[in-house]
Amino acid sequence: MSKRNITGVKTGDTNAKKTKHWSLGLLESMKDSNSVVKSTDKLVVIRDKYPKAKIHYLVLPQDDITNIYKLNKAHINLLEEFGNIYKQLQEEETYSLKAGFHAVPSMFRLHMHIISKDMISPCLKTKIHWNSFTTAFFLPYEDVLKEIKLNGSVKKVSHEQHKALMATELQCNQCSYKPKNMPQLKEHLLSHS
DNA sequence: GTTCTAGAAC
DNA sequence: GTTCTAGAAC
Repeated sequence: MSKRNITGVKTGDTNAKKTKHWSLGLLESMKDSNSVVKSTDKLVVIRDKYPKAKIHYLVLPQDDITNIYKLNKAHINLLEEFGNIYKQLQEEETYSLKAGFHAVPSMFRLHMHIISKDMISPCLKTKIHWNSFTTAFFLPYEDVLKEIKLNGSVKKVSHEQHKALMATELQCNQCSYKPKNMPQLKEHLLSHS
């Protein structure tokens, strides 16, 4: 029996092959000049490899911060720089953007999504994709900053809450339309553009 | 996070 | 019969 640890190194395997685990993919993208949009001494902006809207960037710190649950009051300056980049990108862009974090991120290194509200993309495929940007699973940048300033940390979402949010029935983010399935939602989104 | 695909839903 | 979703991935 062979298991795979988080570093992507197969263990219990006689000729263990070194392969990068998918959850570390953002660290690779940060070093890839084709992905990087801009960078400063504190942060890097990359294009999301599988964009879920016409515009979809990720903002990551240069420092090795695992996720939002590692944030504290010492990171307020960093978060404010995240906000400045968000403002800057919005000024450069005609599409309306929103910025925020996933309550339960799948990949390592803290990352803030900056995504346009159209949600039109071939990479948007599942209910989970939809609900991670359109329910309370998406923690708006402003809310996270406020929470850090007030409490010094982000409150964790319970497993039950997480499950409930992902199971939320499909609901258009721009009107009251409730599609029966993903293809119907994707078709409907085109009518808003 | 994605890909693949079995079986549910239609 | 086709479309769509959801769970495994060694």
